[in-house]
Amino acid sequence: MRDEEKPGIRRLPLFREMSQETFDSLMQVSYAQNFPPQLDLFGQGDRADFLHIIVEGMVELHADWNGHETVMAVVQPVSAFILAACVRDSRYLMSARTLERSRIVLLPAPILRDAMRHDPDFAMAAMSELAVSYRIMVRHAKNLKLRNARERLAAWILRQSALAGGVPGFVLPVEKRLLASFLGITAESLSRTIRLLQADGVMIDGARVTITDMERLCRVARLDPMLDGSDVKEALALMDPPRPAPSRPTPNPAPSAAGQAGVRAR
Amino acid sequence: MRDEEKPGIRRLPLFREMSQETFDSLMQVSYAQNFPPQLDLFGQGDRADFLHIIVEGMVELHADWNGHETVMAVVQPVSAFILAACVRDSRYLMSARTLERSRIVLLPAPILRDAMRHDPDFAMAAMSELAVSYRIMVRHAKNLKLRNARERLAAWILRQSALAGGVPGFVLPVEKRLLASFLGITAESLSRTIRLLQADGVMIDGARVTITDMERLCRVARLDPMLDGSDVKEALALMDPPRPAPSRPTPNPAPSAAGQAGVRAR
DNA sequence: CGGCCACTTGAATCTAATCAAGACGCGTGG
DNA sequence: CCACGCGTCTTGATTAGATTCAAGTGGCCG
Repeated sequence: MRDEEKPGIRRLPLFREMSQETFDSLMQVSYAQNFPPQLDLFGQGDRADFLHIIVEGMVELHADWNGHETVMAVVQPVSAFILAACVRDSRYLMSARTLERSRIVLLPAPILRDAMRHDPDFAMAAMSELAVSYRIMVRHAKNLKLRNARERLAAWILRQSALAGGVPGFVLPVEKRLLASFLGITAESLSRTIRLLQADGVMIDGARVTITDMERLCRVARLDPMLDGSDVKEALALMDPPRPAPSRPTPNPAPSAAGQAGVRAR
Repeated sequence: MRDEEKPGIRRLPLFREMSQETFDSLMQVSYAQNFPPQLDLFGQGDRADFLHIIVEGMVELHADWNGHETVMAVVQPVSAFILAACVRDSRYLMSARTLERSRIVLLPAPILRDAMRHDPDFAMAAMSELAVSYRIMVRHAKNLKLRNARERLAAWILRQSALAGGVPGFVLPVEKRLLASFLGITAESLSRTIRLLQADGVMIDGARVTITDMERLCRVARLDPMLDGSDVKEALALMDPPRPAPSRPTPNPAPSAAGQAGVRAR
């Protein structure tokens, strides 16, 4: 693997706190590989042989059952994924597929586990990382169970906007069918839901999304720090006062998080 | 707290591998408390001040949004819960309520984190625990997105049966409305879904569940190790040959796991 | 230019939610 | 001991939300 991609990896919370020694030894035994788009990296049920670190491109994590598949996450550089399966020396619960040409660093799982046993700081970092992953998945499940499709889409748009730095406009980072699957609906439903949302302060033309009425959209999404992450609310709060909302919104790709399912009245 | 409840805690994977010294010091600063049924232990959004360990009783973890609530998990003795929030020194993403009179050991989060920093084995155990929790939540989300209500209920029943030791009969460990919420449907829907399932090899009378045709029920649930856990399939496999299925099934309470949501054809 | 694929739209269908009412069980208090 | 009241559970009728199936559009690439 190239030396110039190591600093990016080193900067990840997972690798930031460990000793330089351990880090170097891990990089020594890792190797990077380039993959073409639409390639299956691994399938759910495979033994977790490698921790994956994406340094370029984009990867989809999806789950399959009974001939159906659903997108669970989209991962973008630089980040590690499928850590839990490696830690548990178990099988992947999700399958991975490249969405673009991607460059991925592969770190053998046994060596990873060994490093954790020998470097307490690394173990702590992995623990923290897994806690974050767990909480992301809890939020995903909450989103699915508590919000309907329209609310999930609204929340997702607001989150994207926040991740893009609080701009009211951005371009979809992924295909709509993929977004639909992530949100837990069909592509057709997403199409219709988008139309519905036009009445609620957002304009979508092709892959271009523009929030025209933030307040209205927020009223639909009902953002909640315990569901959407506190960062979203904060970024959005920052965005109203200082940004007079440029008439021509700037493009801004980014990945990430919403879903739908059953509720229970109080 | 009582001395006789310490061994049970010590036996948990989270506490099993740590030094006796650390364990003792943790128990020293922890205290047990008894709570009546239906009591709110904490609410989502509260600061995570304590790791909770349930020693007796039963606790429900639920999420709230916009006046609705949904059950995310039911925890039974002996197990620790809400570890991720403590590790991250963050806020609870879920609220907790006792379902029965419960006895709970409270371990101050700062001390927990400190112990992890000083005892690498403990950090490793926590990491492993969080990896497991993460994977449980991934399965919950997959279940919600890939299966419909009928399939989720069928899978849940099979899992309960497996947890109960592979018996074809057991009694519901929780109220139906709670189960419904966990499965991501309304109480009314669960009632109807139960009726539907009677045609698929399961008889439900009040809280008594009896599987009359395992094979048929499995065909509905389409069990999959990457969705239901490998233990379920194994327990069920063990159950067919050696157990001629007693004509009068034995009661057998137990907790746990299924859900519903969107799909995407392959 | 042709074909493929993502996306959209429409119509019909289905699953599950909602609203409303009644049955049943359980515990409390008269 | 029984009656009452509450909450769970069930059932029915209706509605709402989302899927399915089918067809058509448009963009991109060979």
